[in-house]
Amino acid sequence: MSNPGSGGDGEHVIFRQYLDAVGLQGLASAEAAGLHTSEWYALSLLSREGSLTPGELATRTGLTTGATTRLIDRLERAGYARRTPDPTDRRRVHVEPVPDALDRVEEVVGPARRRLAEVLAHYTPDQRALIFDYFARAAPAFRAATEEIRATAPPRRARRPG
Amino acid sequence: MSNPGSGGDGEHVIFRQYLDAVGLQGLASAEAAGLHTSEWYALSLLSREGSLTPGELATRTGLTTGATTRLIDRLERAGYARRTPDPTDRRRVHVEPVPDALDRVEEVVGPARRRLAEVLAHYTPDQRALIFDYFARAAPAFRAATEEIRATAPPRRARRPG
DNA sequence: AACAGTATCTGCATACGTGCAGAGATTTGG
DNA sequence: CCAAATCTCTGCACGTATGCAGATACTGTT
Repeated sequence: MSNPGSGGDGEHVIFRQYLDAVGLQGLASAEAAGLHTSEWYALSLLSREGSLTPGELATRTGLTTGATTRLIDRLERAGYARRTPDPTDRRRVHVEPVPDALDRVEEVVGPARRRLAEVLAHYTPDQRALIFDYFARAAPAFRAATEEIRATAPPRRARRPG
Repeated sequence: MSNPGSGGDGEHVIFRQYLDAVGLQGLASAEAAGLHTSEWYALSLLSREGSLTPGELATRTGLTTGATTRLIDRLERAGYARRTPDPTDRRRVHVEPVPDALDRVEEVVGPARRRLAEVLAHYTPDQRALIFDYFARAAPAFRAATEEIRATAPPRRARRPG
């Protein structure tokens, strides 16, 4: 069932191993940055959006507002994000990533970037361009897949009624 | 410092977003599979190695043997792995992934695979071949980067002297 | 047979992430 | 000006992941 084309079985494995490798690299990066996965995910959202309110962050991460408050606390304490008041609505708060922190994250990703640069060095400029074209197309595809997965399996862990 | 070539700044961003997207997809998959990151990482090791002893798993994950025992317990309870006795040395145990479980994991990765297939459909066979060549080369590179990161930043979290 | 070495597992303690329910502050609408 | 709605934050409780140290079981050697 999860074995689609009978022909490209090698591709199947290659793709899986590649996905694993990239994912694990991300985990290691998060860990090296001293962040847990929720925090890593939230920080990634923040860097792409620029700024979000705790409420928005809560809905985007699927956490409750309470848990999100704590998450922002940790992010803030670790120096990765900061709260800024909304000038018009004083109930609201904006959470934005601290630029230096993004640099730190970037630094953690450095090894991956360097290793990949070595790999890309084997290719011609045209080939490299194609691969980057793939990157640009694949990123939204993976984000869509993420949405799909999250939508399919709402429970965040083996459900325990309580 | 973390800004290497001054030329390919767009590539810089593209790569970063791509990495983020793939990584987050992996996180969502793990979560959908009901696994935490350590478990996901361990299971990935097990599927690549086929079988490992708790001790080996401990050194590979960087956890203590005690924590590894619990991790295997959870993995076993969730039906992703099983312990089998070593026939010659009865102190030892082998931990191997349950085939069905790997199918389940594969199923979780399904959305990503499908979305990516759509992306790849835009390319010619030659181009696809190139991209898969990239996959095959990049996976070990990312694994090496992971090792490098883990080696650089041993503490698993903001260290608190215990 | 005794002993040292090895592999795994078990209390115990701790920290942490999360949900839930409610409180506090603020805006919006009558 | 009062009431309802909105947004965020704060106890409280719970499960759990992890480390540490010791217990247990087994192997190999002398």
